[in-house]
Amino acid sequence: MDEMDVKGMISATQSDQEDQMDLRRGPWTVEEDLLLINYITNHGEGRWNSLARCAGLKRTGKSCRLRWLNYLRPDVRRGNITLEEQLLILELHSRWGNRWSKIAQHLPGRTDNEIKNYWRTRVQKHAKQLQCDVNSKQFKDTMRYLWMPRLAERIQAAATTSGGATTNHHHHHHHLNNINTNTSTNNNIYNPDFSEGHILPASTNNEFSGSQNFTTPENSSTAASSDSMGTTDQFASSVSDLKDCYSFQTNNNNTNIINTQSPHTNFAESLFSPSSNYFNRGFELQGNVEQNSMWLGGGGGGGEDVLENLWNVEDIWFLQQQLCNGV
DNA sequence: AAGACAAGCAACCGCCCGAGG
DNA sequence: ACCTCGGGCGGTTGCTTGTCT
Repeated sequence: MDEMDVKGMISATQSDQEDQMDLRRGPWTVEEDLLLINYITNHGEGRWNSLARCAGLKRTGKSCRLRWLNYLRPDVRRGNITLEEQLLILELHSRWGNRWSKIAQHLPGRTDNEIKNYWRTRVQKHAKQLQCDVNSKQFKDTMRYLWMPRLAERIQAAATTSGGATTNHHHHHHHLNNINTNTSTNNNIYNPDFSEGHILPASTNNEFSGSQNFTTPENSSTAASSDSMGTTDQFASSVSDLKDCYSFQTNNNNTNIINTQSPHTNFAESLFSPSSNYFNRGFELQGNVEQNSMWLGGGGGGGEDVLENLWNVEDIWFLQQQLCNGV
């Protein structure tokens, strides 16, 4: 049986069922929501197909499950994705790629659907502005070495000004407000945990000694693997250019601070730990900032929310100041 | 004021996997 | 071994809302 046959059988079965059962589709009504909530409150979740029937809902089990998990569940968090959550999403996506449910496990109350939507709308928008593929090497590098440090800086700034609180307006169910604000040491080693890559930057005595040489969309190779950086080889390839100018070195000892944690350990703490500090790493770039500005500003735009858009004039100015001051 | 366009997001779709019969 | 079913996942669609002209 080939794939077409299977597809045909599936769609026919589904449509038959929906015709027979006169199943509803599309947006949920308040009445449907109440039916679902009441039923689950009294009987619990699971066995969604029979649940849908017993609850008197003319919906597929899948539809009920989705509605419950993504919207009606009492512990679901809604509203703006906080800076901390954005940073986590970027970090986790660099590790796992489009494993939305896995990423969502580290953002309590957030659904995979919401994170996926965030990625597709916000992150991919930036890639579009930069006229490069979201999976391209330079976009990933830019995320890691510019966007994420900037996010971390903003988080820390907010934490500092508010006495350790975060920018989140909602009640935190998780532990993201436990942020290490130590920015004074020179011994911080930026330790981006690229999946199994175990890539560490050069040690402190030679770090970032080369000329800053961000690749541009124009001179980039076709490096963009559509996969996330899941293997050492893939990552090694993806950092090859940066390696030349930043003296990257691979860590062959399998030393991996983040990976040694349990899946449910607070990931944010790792991001701000002394040994993996985005804030201290982010603006240690040296060299020709004009190149950087050109390509950061390439997307044009402007006038957008500062918190939402890395690639605005203010940020570039800030970056330039950091570089001029030799930070 | 209104139409066009873009962005955001809820919901759906197809596929896959594992459990149980 | 095979089939069915429940459930989960990532990708996609299309509606709603906001912004621009």
